[in-house]
Amino acid sequence: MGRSPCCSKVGLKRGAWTALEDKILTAYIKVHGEGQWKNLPKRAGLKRCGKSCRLRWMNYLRPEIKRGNISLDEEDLIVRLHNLLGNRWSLIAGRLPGRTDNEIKNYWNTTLRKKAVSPVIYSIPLKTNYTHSQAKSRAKKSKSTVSRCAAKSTPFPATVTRPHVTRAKPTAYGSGNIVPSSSEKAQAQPWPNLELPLFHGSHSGLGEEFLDGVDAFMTRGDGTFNGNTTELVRTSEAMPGSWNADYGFITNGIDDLDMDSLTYLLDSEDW
DNA sequence: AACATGTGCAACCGCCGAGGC
DNA sequence: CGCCTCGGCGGTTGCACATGT
Repeated sequence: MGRSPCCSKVGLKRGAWTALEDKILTAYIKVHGEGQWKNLPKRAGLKRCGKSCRLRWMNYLRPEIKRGNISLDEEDLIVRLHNLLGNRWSLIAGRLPGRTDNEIKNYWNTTLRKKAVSPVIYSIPLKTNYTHSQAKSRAKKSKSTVSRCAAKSTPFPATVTRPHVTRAKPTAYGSGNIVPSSSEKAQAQPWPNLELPLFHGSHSGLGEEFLDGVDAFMTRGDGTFNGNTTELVRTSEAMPGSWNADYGFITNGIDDLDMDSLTYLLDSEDW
């Protein structure tokens, strides 16, 4: 799909797999096991390239693959892991039994990424004062734009700061000690200790956004702070490591966590 | 009913690292 | 050490279906 054939193997079939091809591939692997992907198509009698066979098996035919919707627990774990690992789908999939990297990647790109970037979108500086309803309308339009970007993988608009985690690819994993620095401990606090405005009045949900003409704010926590008063938090300050049920995990990246510490963290019971 | 737009996902591509020679 | 092959990975695409107008 999309691009020209990678290996110019004329005569090999491409596109969607048929039930018969699935049956042949499954039967072959049951007898001979995985591996030797290059030779597999020839031996199994499939007119496919080895890569295609491997992909089909890994992402669809393996018996241990779990079918059905991603549960809330799984979604929570994906978001947490993505916050730590970035787009390391295979590593993330490794923590979710029965889920494939492709499935998680698709789920992120179609469902979670929209949530993850939403607060940042609302932080676009405004030149005009907006009423609450105007603000919501504006936010809705922004969401629509990003939705399309996420679905089609087109570049984000220049005004959007995309959450980004850059990390060198590890070659091996070991165990180690994770000792949070004071800054990491501070990051671990759900809400940073900032001078923030308070919102007086009613609002419809947590994470609801307000725009005051300079900054964008979200309602903090569960929206029941101090009776009718709700603390607001600047969305532009991106509260690292905090979870918001409407928008997902809010991150500005945790680049100073090394892979050993990360491995230890992921292997601990806390996850 | 017809068309436009949005969404989900399977499958493809190119790149990269490991390992063999 | 350099080259080559293979497997694995993440990014990207197009199709099919759902939803909206």
